[in-house]
Amino acid sequence: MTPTTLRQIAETLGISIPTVSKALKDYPDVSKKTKAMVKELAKTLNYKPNSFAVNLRTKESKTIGIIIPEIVHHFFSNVIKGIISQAEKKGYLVIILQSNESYELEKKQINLLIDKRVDGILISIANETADFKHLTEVIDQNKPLVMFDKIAKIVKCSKIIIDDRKAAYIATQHLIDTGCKRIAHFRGPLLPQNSIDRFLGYKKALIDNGLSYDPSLVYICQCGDKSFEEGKLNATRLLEDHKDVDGVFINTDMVAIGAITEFRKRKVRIPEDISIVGFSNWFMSSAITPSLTTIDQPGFKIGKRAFKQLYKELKAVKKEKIIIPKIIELKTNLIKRESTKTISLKT
Amino acid sequence: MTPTTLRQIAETLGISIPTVSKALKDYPDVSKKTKAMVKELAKTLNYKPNSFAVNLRTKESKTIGIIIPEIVHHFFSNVIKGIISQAEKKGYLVIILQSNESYELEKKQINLLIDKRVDGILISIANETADFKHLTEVIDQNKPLVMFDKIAKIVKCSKIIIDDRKAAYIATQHLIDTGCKRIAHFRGPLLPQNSIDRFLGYKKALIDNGLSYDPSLVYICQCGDKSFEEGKLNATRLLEDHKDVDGVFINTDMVAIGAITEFRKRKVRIPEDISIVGFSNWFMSSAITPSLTTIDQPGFKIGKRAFKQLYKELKAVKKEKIIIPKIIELKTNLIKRESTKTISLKT
DNA sequence: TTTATTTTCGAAAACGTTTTCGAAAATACC
DNA sequence: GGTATTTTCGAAAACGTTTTCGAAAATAAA
Repeated sequence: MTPTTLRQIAETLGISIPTVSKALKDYPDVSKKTKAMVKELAKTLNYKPNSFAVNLRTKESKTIGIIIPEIVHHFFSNVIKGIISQAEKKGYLVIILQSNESYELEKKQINLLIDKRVDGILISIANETADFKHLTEVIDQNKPLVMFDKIAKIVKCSKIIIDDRKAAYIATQHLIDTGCKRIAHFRGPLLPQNSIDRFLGYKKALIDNGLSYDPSLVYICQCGDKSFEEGKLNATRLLEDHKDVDGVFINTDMVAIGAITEFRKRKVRIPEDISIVGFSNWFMSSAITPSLTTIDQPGFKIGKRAFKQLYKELKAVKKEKIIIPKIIELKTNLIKRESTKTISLKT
Repeated sequence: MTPTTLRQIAETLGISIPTVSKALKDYPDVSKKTKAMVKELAKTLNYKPNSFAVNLRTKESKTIGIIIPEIVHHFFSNVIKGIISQAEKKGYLVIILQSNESYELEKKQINLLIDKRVDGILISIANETADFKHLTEVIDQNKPLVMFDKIAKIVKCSKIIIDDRKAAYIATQHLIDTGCKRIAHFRGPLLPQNSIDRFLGYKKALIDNGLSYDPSLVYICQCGDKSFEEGKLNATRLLEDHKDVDGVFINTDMVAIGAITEFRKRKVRIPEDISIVGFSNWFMSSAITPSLTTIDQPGFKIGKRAFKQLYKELKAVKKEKIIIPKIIELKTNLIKRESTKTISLKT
């Protein structure tokens, strides 16, 4: 009934526990005969090392923790998938926690993971989080911490990011290149770096192209579960406030899809009257009519790279080497679809 | 640098390790004075019990495992969210694995979790899984196992389910009640019980209402990442094969939304020409035009109940009581929206 | 056969906690 | 003051593994 232990194997075989342990792990100082003997019995008794004991002895759990703001989210669930897929290859299990965009919860969860003595932590921080002591403490304990997507620039750790500003710039430039003269922006919340950067990219593209930046053309959305509604609402407001707008760069695809829905309802033609570019390349973007031009944000790849980096650092710590934080920037792509005009060839 | 241990506290205070341990856990056989002393020092040294040692000693890890077929999935990510929310309240952490609908992977992952000695396992089985030895072995080891959504009736463990057959019956009945005479069905894959049950509910509703069941009206989809495309494809085929169909009951919202998109493109009016009922109540269902009548499948609640049941069983095992498997059936609701006609009041 | 070398093994310590149980110390009772 | 009771403590064992290191056994060299 109770799981087999080394002791049981040792006793039935009349040898010592260390020998059994070493036999199973192919130590060179065990004869082939005993190795064979031990391995066979281990197999028939279905021996599995007690991971609790192994953890205690080796001081590692082969487990990492992830904290993300929200699980029910296409981008984040893709990141998780990327992380898990990679972790599995290296024999790591993954504990997932969700901060609900709450700083307090995030702090509590960091402590939970530390208490559980996970080997490392991956985190995408909450919008609310402005104080980073809970994170620097992790680093000070020499426990690998890697941030992804929603990062804090000030924290000295590795980060997997995309260049939000550049991507936003490219998105806006595309609108300009396809003939838009007056471009609005539905931005995300004020705090997180992502939405700030996307906003800045938008602004810079305008200015670089000699278009004036008009703050009244910038609308804010929370980009939470009400994203779709926010898109509709902002679209409505935009039509009321600014009849002359002919392009919108939108912080998130889901908001963009809401906006498209509203525009179509109001008989605004896309892209003839208004062109739209989204952000994230949610799978519905290619499904709707018109399909949405957007920036592809590679969630799965971000997850994979995040784990890979963490893994490197786990190994470094094991060898008592110091960790050199690394900023890894993944490429994004502009995916041109039907919600923007095609560029006329310049002859 | 290294974490504080009981020994360190004991030595600096000149008392024994057990006393420190007991003081921190408020055992009655420790004087108030020493308790205060110990607790204070523990706090200043930021003592955190080494969970590896605790696990070894108590034989439990306060960790559970979940295996689901796919993480990037609105329903499942909601279930996960429900599980985690509940687990957190009871001090349990959650390890997540994804089987990719593969039986082999699922088996491997069950073993992984057992090897890690999680306290219990929650699982929604892969479509492929037809042999359940890996699951019964878990139960035989007296480790709590709770299945949800995609279950195996034959395995003797607790299950959190909805009545797919009944829900499908109600969905189909709604089509009939609103005037549909010839109703098609886009079903899911052949193996999983869910899609079988939904199909059976559909069929029974037809027969109970004196409508003939016509196998050629049943189309199969895989309901994977290509769901949207499958919906469009099946819609196209349906229009080609059967001009007289006036209602469709569809296995999954995402497929239904694909179908709606295709129907609209082909100027088929919904619900005037064809009424549609989906399944799952994905959040986009209320967003699209026309909004989709569907069956609400309460993912978050399923997750919560699944953990609650597992928790009960964890406690039972601890008290060496036997586990009595429980089948918990959660209610589903028909959510009437624009994709079906309103019922004319019968005078 | 003796000595030197290699092979094979196991005793012991360690990881950090929890719990039982007996003993010592302190207090209460007479 | 002596006995009985309560309070407070710590020794010891246990959880199951890993690793170091010295010793014994087997083999090789002389």
